[in-house]
Amino acid sequence: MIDLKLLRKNPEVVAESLRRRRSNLALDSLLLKDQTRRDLQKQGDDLRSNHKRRSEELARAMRMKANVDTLRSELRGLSAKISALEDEQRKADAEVEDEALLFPNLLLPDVPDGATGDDNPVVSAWGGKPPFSFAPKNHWDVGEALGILDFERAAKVARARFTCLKGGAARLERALISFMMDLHASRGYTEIWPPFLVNGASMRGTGQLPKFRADLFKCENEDLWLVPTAEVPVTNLHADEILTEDKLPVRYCAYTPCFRAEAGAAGKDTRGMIRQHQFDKVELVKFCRPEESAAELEQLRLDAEEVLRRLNLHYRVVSLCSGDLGFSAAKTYDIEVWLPGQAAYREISSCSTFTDFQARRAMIRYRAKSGETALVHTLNGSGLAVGRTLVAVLENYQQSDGSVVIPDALRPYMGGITQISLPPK
RNA sequence: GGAGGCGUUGCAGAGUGGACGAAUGCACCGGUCUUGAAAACCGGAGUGCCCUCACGGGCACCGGAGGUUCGAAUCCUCCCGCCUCCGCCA
Repeated sequence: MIDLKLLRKNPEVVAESLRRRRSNLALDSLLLKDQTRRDLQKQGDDLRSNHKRRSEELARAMRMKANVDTLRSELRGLSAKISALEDEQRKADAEVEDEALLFPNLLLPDVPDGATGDDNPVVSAWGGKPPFSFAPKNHWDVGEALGILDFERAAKVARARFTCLKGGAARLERALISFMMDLHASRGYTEIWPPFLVNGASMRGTGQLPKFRADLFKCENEDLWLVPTAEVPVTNLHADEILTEDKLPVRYCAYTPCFRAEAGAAGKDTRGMIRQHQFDKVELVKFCRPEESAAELEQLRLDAEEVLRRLNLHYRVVSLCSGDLGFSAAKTYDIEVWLPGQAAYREISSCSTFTDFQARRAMIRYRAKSGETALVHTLNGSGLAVGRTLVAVLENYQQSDGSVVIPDALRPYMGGITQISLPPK
C-alpha cells in the first residue's frame, strides 16, 4: 500500500510515479476520502473523550447514592450518537482502504522510463548463444519425441495448460529443484517449506488481492487460495511482526508449486510448458532495512543468475521500464534465458524490491537500535522458475539425434543419468 | 468429525462490571555503586490512528468480529487459533 501520509504531504510525488507508470488513476478522490476519514476520527475522538469523562462522573455519583437518572439518559443519548458516528467512521475507513489498496507502488528513481516491455533496456548479458549444426527444435517437440512430456494426457486429467512430466523429465524437474535449493542454502538463504495454500489476508499482504483475484485459484467454501508463488507464504511469514534489527537482513529460499489462472492470457504461449496453470519455482525472499534494499536487490539478481551460470545457459538481464513494472514492485530486473528452439529470450526470473509497499500491507516492521519501529523492505526473485529452466535445458542441450545431454551441475542429482535418450523403436 | 479446556502488555502470570493500558516477576534500556563486572537500589520502556512546526495532547487496542450496559479484559453470540481425549487417516 502506498503511504497515505506521504500522499497527503506530497501528492505530486505520487502523481509523478503514476504518470510514469502510464496509470490513469487519479488522486483527488482518495485525498478527499482521507480527509473525510480524518474529520470523522477527530469528531469521534472528541465525543468518546467527553463520554468517558461523564461516565466517570456517573460512577462517582452512584457511589454517593445520588440520583443519576438524568445523567444516565443523557449518556445513553451520547452513546447512541457515538455508535452512529462509529458506523460512519468504519465506512470511511473501508473506503479509504479499498481505494488505497488499488494504487501501485512508487517507482524507484532509477527505473527506466518506457511504456511497454519493448522499452526495457538490457543491462547485462552472460554467455553466448550455443551453436547448432542442425535446426534446434522447440522443447515440446524435443520432449514429446523423447516421450518425457505429455500434454495430451495432462489435459485429460486436468485441462489445457497442464503438463505431465515422465521419466527423464520428471527426474530432471526434481533434480533442478534440489540443485537450486542446495545452491541458495549454501549461499546464506534459510530453506523454507511453506504451506501451498494461504488465506486471503496473506494474499492481500503481498498485493495479489484485492486487485488480481482473477489470476488466482481458490478453494470452494474456504478462505484458502493456491499460492501463485512462494513469495506469498514466505513474505507473510513475518506479517504483524516486529523483527529485531540485528536479525536483518533475513534471507529465505523456498520451493513451491505455483498455481495461476492465467486470466487474460488466452492465446498466448498455448503450446509447450512456458505458460501453465501449475509450475514449480524456487523463490528467494528477503527482509531488510530500507538503506540496504538497493544493494540487496543487486545481490538477489546475482544469486538468481548464479543458477544459470552453473547450468551454462546463456541469458540477459533487463530492467523493467516504468510502464511494464508490476503493481507491487518499485524496481524489477527480469532475467531472460536464451531458448534456441524459439530463437527468443524468455523470462526465467523476476527480481524485485517492493520497498515498504508489502511491509505496510502486511505490517512487517523492525525495531531499530534507537528503539524506533519502522517498516522493513521486502524483496524477492525467482531462483529460478523450474519449469522454464527445464525448457531451457531441453532446448539448449538437445543433440542432433534427438537426445538431451544433462548439464554437469545436475548430474549429481540425476542418479547417474548423463543423457535422456530416445526410447528404442 | 465429536467432547472438554484455554487465548491478557517481549516472556511468565494476576485481574470476573467502573479508579485497569492493565499488578507482580523475569528479560530489556538508562542511572547510582564498582578498577571492571555481578548483586543491590533508583528511574524508563507497548502498538496504531488523529491533532500540533514543536512541546505536548486526544482516541483506540487484553485472539478477531458483533451484542448487552451510562460503562466490558471481565457478561452473551459467532469466528479463528492452541492444548487434551475419542474417531479417522499419510
